[in-house]
Amino acid sequence: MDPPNTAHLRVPAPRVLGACLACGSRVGGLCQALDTSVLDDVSAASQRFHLEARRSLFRAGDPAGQIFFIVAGVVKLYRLLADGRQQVVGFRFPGDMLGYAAAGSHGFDAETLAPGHFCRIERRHLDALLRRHPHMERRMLDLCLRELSATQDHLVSVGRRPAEARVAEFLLGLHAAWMKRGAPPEALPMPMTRADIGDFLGLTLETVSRSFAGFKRRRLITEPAPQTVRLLDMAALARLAEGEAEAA
Amino acid sequence: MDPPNTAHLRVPAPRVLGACLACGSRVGGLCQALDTSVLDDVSAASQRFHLEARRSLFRAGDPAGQIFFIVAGVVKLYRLLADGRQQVVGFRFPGDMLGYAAAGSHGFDAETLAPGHFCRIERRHLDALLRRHPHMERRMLDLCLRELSATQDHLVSVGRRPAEARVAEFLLGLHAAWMKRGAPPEALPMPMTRADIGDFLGLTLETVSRSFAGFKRRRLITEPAPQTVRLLDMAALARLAEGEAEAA
DNA sequence: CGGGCTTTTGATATCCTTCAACTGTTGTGG
DNA sequence: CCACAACAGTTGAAGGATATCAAAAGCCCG
Repeated sequence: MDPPNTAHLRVPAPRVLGACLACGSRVGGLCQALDTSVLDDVSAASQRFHLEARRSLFRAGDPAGQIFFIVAGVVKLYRLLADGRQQVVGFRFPGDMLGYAAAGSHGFDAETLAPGHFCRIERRHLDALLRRHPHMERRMLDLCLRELSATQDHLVSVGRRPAEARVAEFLLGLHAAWMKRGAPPEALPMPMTRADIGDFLGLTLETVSRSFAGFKRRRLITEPAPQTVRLLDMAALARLAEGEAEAA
Repeated sequence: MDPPNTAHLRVPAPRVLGACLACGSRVGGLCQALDTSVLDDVSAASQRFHLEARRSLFRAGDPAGQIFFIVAGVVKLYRLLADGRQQVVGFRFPGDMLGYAAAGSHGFDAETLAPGHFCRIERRHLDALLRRHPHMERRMLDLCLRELSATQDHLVSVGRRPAEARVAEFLLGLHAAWMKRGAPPEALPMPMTRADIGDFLGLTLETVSRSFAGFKRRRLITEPAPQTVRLLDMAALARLAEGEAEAA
């Protein structure tokens, strides 16, 4: 039932101090700075669950009463436009945290792309936790600042670069995301459809498909299995992403 | 020497408890939750200065040793691309804070658009302050989350909307920014050039110019003075921004 | 085997960019 | 005081990158 590569959709074993006992997640890097007493705190308040592909975790406008962590799986974050089209603001991977919003309600929809395991904690519990462990609040701020920077990067890509450069950048980003999580470089899980990628990059699915076709023809990538890519020439992709014309 | 509308580029008098003594700024809303002892802390560590238009506050890659607050003036935040083009990630207005970066260095360039007054504080002083007043760290997080949400909005605009919709959205955003600061709706300061706006919206300056021309012809806006706009039909602009065709 | 979904590929359309010329304004130095 | 350079803005014409429309092929699953 699961795609063949589910194993890589799972977060690797925590490397630093210990895991969230309830869900086994590194909790978006948050846990790395925590001692076991804090982890007990988290574990006590959190609960694990499973979800199929293409299920909603939460919707834009929903009261942001819960925070989610990805144990295994990939999630698409997107905003719906009036005409039904969508803009994907980001993809999230194992270990990532979702749904911590400033106002009382979520600013975007979150939907699973691959079946996976998730961990849920009440917002009020997390907030209480943050009050009890001030250095965690610091970590949250750092996390948010990094996310802001990533979104700005994305904005540059969408705003100023030609189609192939955007697709190349997406592939390099996917690679980086999986490398950080210890997935094998020769088969990166890519559970998103061409339409998802197009909605992420501000392109149509046809343009994305043509870019992939071009990359495959030029031996920059292959798709060894469904929902799987391998980057054959990262240097060339990087040059493309920067907007340079190709040498060869 | 200053443009005629400098007064509106200044932050209104603080409404809540008191101002940063050194710079008179509300410090991006941060001060609103602070008692006077904290304000003294801020004031002691900060210093004020003046800058002409088109001067750099800091550059991408610079060590982020200082945080800035805008007392009066408008600032453009942008990333430079390899080919010299730029993507503006945002504009900042009186009362806003700039330059609080996650990593050690700034992620973008900051440049004044209008001459103005600014306030500078050492990063280490602000961090010390945050440690001493934990509820301020909370405020910083909220600020960052809001900025993230705004950047995602912007991404939707740049990624999925036609040119006129983006320009309309920019104008409405400008209006909202100034309303929050008590500027007169009949003459919104707009110190950015068509090129700046284009770099913000992912358009060329010509396309921006044509959109403005179209809006003026249709009596949606006027430019009563240089670097000044007035929105005549916000409802129509809002409809345009949403991507609907016009009724009339 | 058939239905639905994703992907691919082709032909055409269109929005926006690019290139170019011209205007208006501002500041400056003769 | 005016000529002139520099810059912001406007407008037009042409071309191109990407969207749109369309059809067919591949794939999964019932």
